[in-house]
Amino acid sequence: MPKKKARPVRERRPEERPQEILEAAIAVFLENGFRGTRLEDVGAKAGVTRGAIYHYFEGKPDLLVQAVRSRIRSSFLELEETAEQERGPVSVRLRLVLRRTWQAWSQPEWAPIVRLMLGELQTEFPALVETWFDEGPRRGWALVERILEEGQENGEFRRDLDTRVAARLFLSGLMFQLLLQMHFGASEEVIDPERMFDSSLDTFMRGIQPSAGIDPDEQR
Amino acid sequence: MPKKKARPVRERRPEERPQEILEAAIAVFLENGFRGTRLEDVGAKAGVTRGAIYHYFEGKPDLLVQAVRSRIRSSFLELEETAEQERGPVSVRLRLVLRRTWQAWSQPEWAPIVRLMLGELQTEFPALVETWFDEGPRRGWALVERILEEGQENGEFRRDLDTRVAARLFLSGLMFQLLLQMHFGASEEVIDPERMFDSSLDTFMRGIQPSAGIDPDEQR
Amino acid sequence: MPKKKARPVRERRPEERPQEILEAAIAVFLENGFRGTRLEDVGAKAGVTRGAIYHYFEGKPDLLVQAVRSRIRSSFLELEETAEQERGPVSVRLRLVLRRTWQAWSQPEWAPIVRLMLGELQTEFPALVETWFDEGPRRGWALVERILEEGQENGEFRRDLDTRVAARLFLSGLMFQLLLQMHFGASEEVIDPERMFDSSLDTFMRGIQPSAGIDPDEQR
Amino acid sequence: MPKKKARPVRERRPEERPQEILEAAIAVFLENGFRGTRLEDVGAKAGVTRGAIYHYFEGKPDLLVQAVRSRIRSSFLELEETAEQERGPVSVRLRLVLRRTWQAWSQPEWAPIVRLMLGELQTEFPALVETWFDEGPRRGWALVERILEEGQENGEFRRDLDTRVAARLFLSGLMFQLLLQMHFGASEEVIDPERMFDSSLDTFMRGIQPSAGIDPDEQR
DNA sequence: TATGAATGAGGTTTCATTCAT
DNA sequence: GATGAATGAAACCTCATTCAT
Repeated sequence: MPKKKARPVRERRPEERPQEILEAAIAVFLENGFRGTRLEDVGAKAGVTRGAIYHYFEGKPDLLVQAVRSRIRSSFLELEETAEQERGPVSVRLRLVLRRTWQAWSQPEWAPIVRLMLGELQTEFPALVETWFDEGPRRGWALVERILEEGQENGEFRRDLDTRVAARLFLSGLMFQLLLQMHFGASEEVIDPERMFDSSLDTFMRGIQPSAGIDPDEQR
Repeated sequence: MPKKKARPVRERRPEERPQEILEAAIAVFLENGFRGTRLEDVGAKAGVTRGAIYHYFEGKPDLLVQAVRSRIRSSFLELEETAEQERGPVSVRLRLVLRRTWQAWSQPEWAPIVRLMLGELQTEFPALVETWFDEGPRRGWALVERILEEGQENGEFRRDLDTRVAARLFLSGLMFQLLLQMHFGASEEVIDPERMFDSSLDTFMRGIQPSAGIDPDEQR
Repeated sequence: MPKKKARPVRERRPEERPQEILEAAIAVFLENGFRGTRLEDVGAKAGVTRGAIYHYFEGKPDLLVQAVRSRIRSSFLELEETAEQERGPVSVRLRLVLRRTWQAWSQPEWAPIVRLMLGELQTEFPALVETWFDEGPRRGWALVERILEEGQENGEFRRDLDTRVAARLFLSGLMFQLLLQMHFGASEEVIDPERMFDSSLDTFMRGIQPSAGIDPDEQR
Repeated sequence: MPKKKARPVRERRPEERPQEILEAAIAVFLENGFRGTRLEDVGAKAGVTRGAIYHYFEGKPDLLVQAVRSRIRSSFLELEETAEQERGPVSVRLRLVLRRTWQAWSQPEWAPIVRLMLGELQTEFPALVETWFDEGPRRGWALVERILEEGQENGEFRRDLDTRVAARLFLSGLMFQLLLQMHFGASEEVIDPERMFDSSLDTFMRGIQPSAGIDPDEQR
């Protein structure tokens, strides 16, 4: 039997309602997944009842789409601009971009998002996931790829490097490690993020250097 | 007037049924996730009714656990033995192990499994996922890590390499790329797997080589 | 062509609903037992759908417990007070109490309740049945027993009477007769309740009188 | 998944099967009631599988009916004959009959039978219950009633006794007390059966005696 | 005769969605 | 705008019954 709850002494802010609901929604969706989320829970978290959600959203799917959309801000936009403007050695720009990316992905919200995207949403909302993917990972890869190409052109990186593959593989490695650490961190000794990034970057940079002494192109 | 129902041919095949149901179950679970799967569908795919499933399994969770368990075969066991016995340069063994791993992960079933594990099961069946993780990824990392250490000892790889990080990052990169290609392959030009692996391995091997001419330890 | 469904008039009556559902529930439970009752039927009787029941109750067991609880009013409380205050011969008080009890148990609802309690609920909800038993029969016995003891003390009833047994046996006789009459009344000539009570009481009163002339204690 | 059980090294006695199943059935029905009993359980108890039951019985209802029928032996038949033949004071015969009845009802199986009859079966198999009632309680009442009448005729019992009511009430009292003691015995100090019977009988006998000194008929 | 595999009806429960207030 | 009562469509699960072996 439902409890009569004392009316909360809470500020009513009708204008901010939709946003509050979206915040609550994304939080709950990230925690429980799409199917695992009950509108009831979203409402509770947002401080409203289920019914209220339907004032602002069409239904559960709509709520999800909007909630996710509100989070798809190309975090790379700013980064891309920074990278364009930065002068100096390409390798410096590369390091900068990679470090910033690593930091962004280290945010606590990030791993759950990836999980949600690659998990349930993949089959149920492919278009949404595609959008997220375009604005996020794909864009990151493209940015790094461009930088690598630049490095190739000015001789900082080896000519025979497959920039497309290299960019993707390295970023994927970082991404997936973060994902797994977040999931399985409890069951093994966590590697310090700094150590992981620095060490990985070191290996990567060595791997894309021109061959010592001899230009690889001339090797052919 | 058409017959209302074609009398279903009731077959008794107690030997095969459980396995058939398990096969059907894993297929449907991989496609729709745990919550998204209706026992009805599993039954339909296996050619039985819902009720029959309960003849062999306790319920939906049990079915899932058993279905997943039947797929957790440590594919690394054989690989570990191979790696132990193989003589010759460590780098050759490394390449062998990585290539085999890459091939295993390229199986069509693999990506959906990862998706399921990291998606819904993560929160609902953590123990199961943990088991899978121990038998799969974690084992792969450990194997590669050992090989890297061996290479360090005999001088094939640089001494200052953080083997733990290196093993994990490279394998994660491969893994995640496969995962993404499988999901988003349709929306972009797919990179040829061979090219991806070869190119990635090339960069990685370069990254772990001792510094040309100078012993890395002495550089510091 | 007739309308497929007459659009049900959806009424919101949160105040009355729970009680209505409880009423419907007890009626159906008494008729069909716990297992034999479908929530569907309870809903139908209360004029709501199954879902609505879950709005107010946890589930079938909860519904039962609440429904039964709402009926366990100690009808003896008032009777006990009356008995305490009444002055005059103990035998008068005894007759009063027994008659009132007989009347209470003659209510049409009473027999089905006993049936339900001693039937299914006994094994499935022992605590509930125990509560009912404590508030009903046990309390009745205790009251009568006290009165009998009083009568012994002032010499109205014989000293060697086993009050505990006497109280229980007589009340049980009345109770069971009512139960059986209600069940099997159709198949035999029903005994007029008045006649039954008066005659029974007469025999009982004679049975508890002191032996004529001689004090029973001294008879031994 | 069903366990393969080792074939029990049990004597196969096809001729006794039906009886074994009936024995098992009544035991389980008495414990769990009709709805609460699964054929599976009956089979297990009888040492056969569900399917086998259908070789001998039409279905669950039939099984119940047969099981109950096999238990409805008029235990009063013998008692009636004994009562007829017995010479001597009527009160002696009465005591004999009542004591025997009390003993029969004290058998552990008796209370569960009453519970089952008055519980679920009442509504689902009224005819069956009616039969049981005719062969049991009703017959007992009739027997005692006849004896009481005889006693009236020869002056042993008072003339104004309502024998019909008296017989029923006293037997009902005994019956219900046994039923309740069996159910609620755990939660209160049990009254010794001997004490209960003797004391009850004593009170009853006193209640049916002719009024001291004066013949009640002459009072009018 | 007996097994136990397989069916399918029926019941409980959950929850997105609607809608009277 | 907001509530939460009420609906109804699934989905899970149980188990009497059927029937191939």
